[in-house]
Amino acid sequence: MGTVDGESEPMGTSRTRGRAARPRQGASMADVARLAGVSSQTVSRVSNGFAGVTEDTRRQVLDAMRELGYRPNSAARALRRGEFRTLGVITFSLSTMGNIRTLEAIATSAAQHGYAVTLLPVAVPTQDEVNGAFSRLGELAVDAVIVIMEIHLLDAATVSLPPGVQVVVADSDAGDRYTVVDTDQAGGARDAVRHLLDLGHQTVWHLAGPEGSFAAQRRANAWRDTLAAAGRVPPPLVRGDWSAESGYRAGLRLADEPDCTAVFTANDQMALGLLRALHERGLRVPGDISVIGFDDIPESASFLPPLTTIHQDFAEVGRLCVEGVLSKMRQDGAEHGTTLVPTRVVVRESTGSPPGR
Amino acid sequence: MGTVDGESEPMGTSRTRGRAARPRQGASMADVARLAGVSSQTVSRVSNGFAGVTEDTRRQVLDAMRELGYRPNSAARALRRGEFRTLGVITFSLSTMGNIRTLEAIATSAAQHGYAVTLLPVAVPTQDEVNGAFSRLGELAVDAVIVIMEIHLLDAATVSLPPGVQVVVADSDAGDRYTVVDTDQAGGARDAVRHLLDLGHQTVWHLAGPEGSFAAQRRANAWRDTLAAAGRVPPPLVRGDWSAESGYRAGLRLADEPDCTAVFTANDQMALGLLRALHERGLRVPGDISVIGFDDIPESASFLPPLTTIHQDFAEVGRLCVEGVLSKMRQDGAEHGTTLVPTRVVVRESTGSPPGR
DNA sequence: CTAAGCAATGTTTACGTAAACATCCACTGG
DNA sequence: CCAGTGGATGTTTACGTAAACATTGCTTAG
Repeated sequence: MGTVDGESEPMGTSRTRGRAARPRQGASMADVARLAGVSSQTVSRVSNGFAGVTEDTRRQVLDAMRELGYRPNSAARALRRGEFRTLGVITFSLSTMGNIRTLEAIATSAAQHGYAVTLLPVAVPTQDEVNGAFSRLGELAVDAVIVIMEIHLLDAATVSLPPGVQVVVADSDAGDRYTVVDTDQAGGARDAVRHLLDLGHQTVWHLAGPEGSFAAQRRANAWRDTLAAAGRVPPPLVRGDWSAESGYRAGLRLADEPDCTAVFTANDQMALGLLRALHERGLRVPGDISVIGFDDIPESASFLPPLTTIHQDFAEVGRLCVEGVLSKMRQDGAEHGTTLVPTRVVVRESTGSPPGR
Repeated sequence: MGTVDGESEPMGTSRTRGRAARPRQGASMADVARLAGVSSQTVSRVSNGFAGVTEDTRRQVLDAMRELGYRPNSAARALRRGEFRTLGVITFSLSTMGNIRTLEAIATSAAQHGYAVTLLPVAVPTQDEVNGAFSRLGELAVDAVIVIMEIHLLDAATVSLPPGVQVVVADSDAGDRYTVVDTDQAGGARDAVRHLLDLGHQTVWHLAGPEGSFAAQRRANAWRDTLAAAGRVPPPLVRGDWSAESGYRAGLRLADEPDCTAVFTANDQMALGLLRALHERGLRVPGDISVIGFDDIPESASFLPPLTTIHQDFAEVGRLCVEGVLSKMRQDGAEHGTTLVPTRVVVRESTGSPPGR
């Protein structure tokens, strides 16, 4: 019984008053208790794995549970315990690979800790929408929140969190105001630039992400700093919007720069478009121009040529977000701070020595 | 005991017992009611936008709410109402673009209907894991479930759903047992093959997805059927695993087939790898071989050459899943059935006439 | 042998909300 | 002028669980 459609009308459990909106849930603790011949408190104890219940009694209760198909009612449980065992994740459209992978890791990690994950999509990344998401938060069944978002929208947000709801921010930059977990953007960008300089390039061009993005900004800053530290002159910054299409447009432009021998693109998608543009213009990679990306999306190994790129460990970011938020829940007064997840260079075939050598 | 109401300690939000585990939530209805000088029921009425409250009273209550920062307690609400206003989404790793886009659409659409979305990741797509997810479902705070999954695992699953929890399955094939929303895989595959035949190709090779996948199976079947209907002989089937890497391997193999002039790959990622392999072997696309993909991922417009492919409307799939599950919740006895979302051919530059012509 | 101690189990109560029912009061029409 | 009507608001109660406290009965030290 209790199979697929569970619809079953005829058998009414105790409550046949018919007042409930929905063809009510199955058995309650009281029902189980009655069948097992114990008190509901004992059922509760068994249900929560408490000690202090005879093996005999426990078995009886478990049998009764099975027979009635008992499932704890999570609403009642949450009400009683004052916690939902649920984490909320606020994010923009899941259009970037990074966000998705992070989300996935969050969900997995949360599940391991016995937490569910509720998605709070923010349709449009406007201030209003973000504020709205935060205020809806209050009546949402979550114990804590992980925000995957460009922080500058958070910044201005009148973030009035319900008391006791902790927040961890991923992919951002506000260690003083929130607990932040992020990829080591600067380190990755530095490694990318160094990789190209080490190959003998005089300087490195940068195809950056959109202006509003913190990740883009940090990668661009590190690019500039690394060049400066090596005594090189940074060429003008070229901007894209993360999309392959914008990479293509940038590529057409860079193809006309005679002394451009190396490009660091702020993500792999733009590198893809860039490669296409260079190919169209008859420039060879890495023969004429070297290209290094950022992210290491699975497809990048199959680009033409396979892309050298900076690998981000999104799974680790997600995992740390969950760890962080759970630990903050345990000890309320925890300090804010930033945890950086290291990157690593993945050398494939899109980078090499400059043409002249 | 007579309602103490008036007297007793003047301040202190009723619950100063300090028994709650967590620094409890903010104000409750009772607190608001006290401050506004009304009964908690009136607060409830205001909170739920009921008619039959004087404008004066309403304002007073709203003021009190604001002052105390009142947020309805969703656990209590769910307990009382018997519904969570939450949809569960069961899915494997969010590694495929399609699943993600579908999920995103589900979240957005659910939000529009006032529902939240809870993620139930299934770590490994094994029978046990799936069963586990379904049984955990019972104690999860969801009113209905959307499953994004290859159905053959569902098939054998001893799906015992909690009573009253409706299910809609996306991307699958079991209209007789569940309500299903899916892309018109067969139609898309048919269009892909026809597109190539129309260009003059004698026949079309197929790089299929993994054996276990229903989507892969249906695309492959439609490929075979369409060829048969046109009186062509289907070449041997080549199998990949959705990854670009597997497409690359298949491409190396197909490059050796002298009479292969057209390939239909079951997704865009594999097409990417295929393109790389063909390029390596000195074959030109579409000059020597035409390639058509499936999915229309954003990057496919930037492949080398830009990929002709079959566009899937994941957003629509997600939207229909939500509509479907909500409508099933309203009228319990709804019939199962399958809703197909049409695809369309996006012609770019990877397909053309066969070499001989 | 008895009281203390303790393990197993039962009883009471509160969590915050909202449905159902009860009350109050200002009008209206006869 | 009063019963009737209906809108505004208050009171009671139950939703299912689990903490706190109460009870029972058995074991064991003195």
